Amino acid sequence: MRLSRSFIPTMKETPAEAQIASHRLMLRAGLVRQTSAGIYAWLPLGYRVLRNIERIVREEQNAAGAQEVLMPTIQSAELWRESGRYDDYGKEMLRIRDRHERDMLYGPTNEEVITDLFRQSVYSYRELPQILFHIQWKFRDEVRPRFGVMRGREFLMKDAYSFDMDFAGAVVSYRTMMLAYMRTFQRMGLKAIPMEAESGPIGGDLSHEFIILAPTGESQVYYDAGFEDIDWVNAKFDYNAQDLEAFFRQMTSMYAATDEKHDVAKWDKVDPARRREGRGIEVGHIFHFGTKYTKAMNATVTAADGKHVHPEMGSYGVGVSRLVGAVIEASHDAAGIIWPDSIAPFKAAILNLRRGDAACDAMCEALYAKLGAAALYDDREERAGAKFADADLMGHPWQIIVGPRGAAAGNVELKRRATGERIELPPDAALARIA
RNA sequence: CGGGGCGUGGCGCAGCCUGGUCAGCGCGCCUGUUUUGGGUACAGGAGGUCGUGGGUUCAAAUCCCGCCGCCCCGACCA
Repeated sequence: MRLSRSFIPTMKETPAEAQIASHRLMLRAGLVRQTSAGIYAWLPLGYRVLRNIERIVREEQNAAGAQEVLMPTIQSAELWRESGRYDDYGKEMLRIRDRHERDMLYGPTNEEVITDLFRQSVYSYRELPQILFHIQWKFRDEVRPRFGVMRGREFLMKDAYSFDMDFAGAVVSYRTMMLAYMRTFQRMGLKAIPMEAESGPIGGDLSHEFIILAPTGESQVYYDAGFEDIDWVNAKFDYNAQDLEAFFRQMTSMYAATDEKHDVAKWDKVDPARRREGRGIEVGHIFHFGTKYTKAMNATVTAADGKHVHPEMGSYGVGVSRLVGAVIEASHDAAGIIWPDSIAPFKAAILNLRRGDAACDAMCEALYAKLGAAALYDDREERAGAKFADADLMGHPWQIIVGPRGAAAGNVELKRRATGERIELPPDAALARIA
């Protein structure tokens, strides 16, 4: 994309409403614009990041054997009356009435709809287990939206739902999602730590929240350094019951807790050299809640012995839009965002420091032709300083800097955003380095 | 939901208390010159129902009331 033709409105100054780093940077770098309290429009740069995060989440869900569906945003109140949550959910649920005076709602979550779909279509134990997921917009009418997309009212969420014949099966599904999550977050360049959690209004008895480390996180966390060392993406765990048990044992053998559930006695037993404290942001939450919904909504399957049983369920959420803000909280500096390669909107920016200079123009056009959609070409009539500042602000992993001095010598300068390291080299060598 | 604050060109703000050349400043934007490796400098220019409705007054951005919107602190949450 040519920056001169793009809709990427960057700002030098920060709108007054933005308090935290990620919100300020998302506004300044032109990723989003607020349309009303807790509701945002995603602009090209931000939308690219959102889709990249979504893509990784989707790939890992598929790899874990979950199947993607897409459920509606608008739901019927009837289903929620069946589960008993229509009255329980309170004002956070946005209630709507259609032209026939039917009570509808904008879905804050999808347990009812998925359970309804399941009971309509699945009748036999032979069809279990099933894990279904979708990535869809949710609405929760938060009393106090804040922190930009991190606590919006409308947000994009991946939610998955598992159905198993019994508790043992449900545990396997639960661990499957847990492993998928560790891989998902790692691929986004995040250190995520699962912590035991209260299961809250969804109900249930087994629950973990996934906290990523960021200096500006909302809650204080305590954890074993072991979590930092494990490479989950390449770990030799497969999605079978044995591997998952080993994985889960390893996961739960290390101490991890938010300040709410912090157990000083247990903490004292952790090797002091391995104790880590920090701030964290919740980006995912998984629950096992058994037959709460299958019983309330009478979803049954026939077991091998001919009896009708209520399947065991779990639900598994990832805050996709929240992750955009969370990644920035975890990865930025005074100059701007520092995108991890895997989710960056563009792999590289090409900075033409002297538009109109034949050598610079030719070199930039050649680079742009080769990189194509992976590059944002800054061909604006701006001063070098403005281009540097905007490139740093937008956080592209690489900057290919083309100036008259280097161009005359046949070189460009390659800058790594994360480290600030710059080297001068020929264009092809720069492309090879990036690829 | 309790407490606090704010709405003035695209962004950041001043002006309000003490109504009357107060509609202004910086950034951004447009034009020209200049500069050319970290947001250059100079000159000229465009752009505002002062959130909104009502009231007080000879006169309201300024005072009073209602409404709407947004933000912050706390409790709650992917």
